[in-house]
Amino acid sequence: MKNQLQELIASCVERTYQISPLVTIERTDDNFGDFSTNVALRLSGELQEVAKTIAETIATEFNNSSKDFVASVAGPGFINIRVGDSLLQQTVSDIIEMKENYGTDILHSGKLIVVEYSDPNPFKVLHAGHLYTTLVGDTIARLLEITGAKVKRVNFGGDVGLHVARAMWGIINSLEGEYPEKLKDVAKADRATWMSNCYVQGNIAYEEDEVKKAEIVAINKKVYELHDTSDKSSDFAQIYWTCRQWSYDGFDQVYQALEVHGFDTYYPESMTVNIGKKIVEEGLMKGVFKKSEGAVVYDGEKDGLHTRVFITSEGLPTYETKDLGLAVVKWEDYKFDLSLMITGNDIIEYMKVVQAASKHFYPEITERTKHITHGLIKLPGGKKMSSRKGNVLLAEDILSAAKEAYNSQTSQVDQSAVLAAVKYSFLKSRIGGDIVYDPDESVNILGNSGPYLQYAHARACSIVSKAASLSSVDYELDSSERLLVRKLSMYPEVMRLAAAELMPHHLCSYLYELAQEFNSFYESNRVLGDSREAQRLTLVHAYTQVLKNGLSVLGIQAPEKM
RNA sequence: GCCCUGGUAGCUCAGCUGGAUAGAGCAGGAGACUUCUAAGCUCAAGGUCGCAGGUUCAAGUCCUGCCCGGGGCACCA
Repeated sequence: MKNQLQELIASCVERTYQISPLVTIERTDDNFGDFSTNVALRLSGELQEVAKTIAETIATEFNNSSKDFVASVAGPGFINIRVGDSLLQQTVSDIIEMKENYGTDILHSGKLIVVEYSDPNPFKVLHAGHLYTTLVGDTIARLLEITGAKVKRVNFGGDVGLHVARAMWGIINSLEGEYPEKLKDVAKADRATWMSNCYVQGNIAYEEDEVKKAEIVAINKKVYELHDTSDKSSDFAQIYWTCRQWSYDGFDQVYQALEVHGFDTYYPESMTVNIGKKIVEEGLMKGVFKKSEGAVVYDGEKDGLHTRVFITSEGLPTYETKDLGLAVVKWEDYKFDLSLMITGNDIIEYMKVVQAASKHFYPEITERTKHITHGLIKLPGGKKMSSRKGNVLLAEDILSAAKEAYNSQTSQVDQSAVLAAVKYSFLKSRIGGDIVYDPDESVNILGNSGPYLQYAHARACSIVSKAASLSSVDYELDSSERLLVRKLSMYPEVMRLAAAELMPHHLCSYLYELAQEFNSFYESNRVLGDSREAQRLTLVHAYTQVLKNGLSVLGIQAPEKM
């Protein structure tokens, strides 16, 4: 509708003034109309004419040529446009039938997009940051899909490297030697906790004991060798592969519990490391990389970036090199139109260096790659949330805090509402900056929360379920009906905006406003038994569909009863 | 020191490519209701948009400088 209007106005301007300026259409306050445009104000300088006069000329021309819209002039020269009721109703029925394609023509139609997110490291637990990335990535992937893209979800994790060595040290220490058969003694349910405890042990050993540190460094090399020689049978290898698998299984369990979409591909670093190394070695000869203090580095300073190490003086590749290899692997697997990586904002500068280096070898891949970042999760008032695993905030800490808060506020146990609370509170803020997660606020049914939206959906469903039948009747809209329809008609615009900017919070804001609009309607208008029942039922039905649809993009269930 | 981020109501946040009176929720205040889910609704109160300049018919939004918070600056990921 917005696009249609834009073209109409543009053609009016062209007819009257023989110029084709950029026409922008905005949603406007209901007191003014449904849409407004400031073309007249912008043209006033160029045309040497008072803006208001221009606005009136355009508005008159517009009204003569359009039946579905009515334009009027206000203020210094705004043109306000009101949409005719029948068109408005048509829009809503289009949304219900999913005819409106959310602007796929200009967005992602036919594109193959690879989205990388979550990225937990095997041998370690998921912390709060992983939870955040997972939920953001899950939603962005769905936004892309709904605007026409074919999406591949990929997950990248470090199954080699110092953190693995620390964990392996702890594991072997707990097993009192390289005895893979002893792993049977660890109960299935305890695996994640056990491994994370081993990691903590290894961590302490590395920090506090020089001898143990040396052992861990040796293990680090051993893990790389194990991959290079495809060792699956040695005692050390058996322990490694078994525990690595335990990690992946554990992650899958968390994803299932979170009700997020599964991943198409799981890229372990061991798969990308040699490819990355090859590139770096080649680059060293070409002069893209250089030797410095025994290490191979990329000098980013000439591009205003940092200098970073790609291969250490020990000869081991760093994360930089693995990421370089990952880009190639993704490309070979998918030949994508666009590749998104969603991570925390602490690696912005790091990623710029990797991208700068990558550009020397694969400019076409680099151009299609985009790094999206989010901030950290903080707790309100700087207070510490107790964690069993030390000072890091874990994903499970967040979930259990939400569960507890929900339970104490409602004295109910409702996993769907708890998930809704967590997801919505993470997604409602613009991604990029840090967010403050307050478990009490997230489950607060009284406010701008996931459970509020679920409830808003359920009570509308209750009306529909009590109705004898649904039949579409077009009366003229009364004022409160019109407000609801007007809000509903914005759905495609919001979806398009959120998908174009890759910003889920736009959708959150909209759904909340929509629910408020409905609740307000609900309070002052009877549906069942009213003389306008048929008309209103259609609207309520449309509302439940839009809300349910929007929530599903956010990964939130819309139960019909609560 | 350099680079990236952010600074909007007591708290947590929106504010789309500059537009008409800066919007929500929470907390605190007031109210309506014999009715389809009150986990709701209505009203009032709450703001030098970090500070100072500049550009513009118009600046929370763009430019410059400064102040404050967070992050990053080579062998960690």
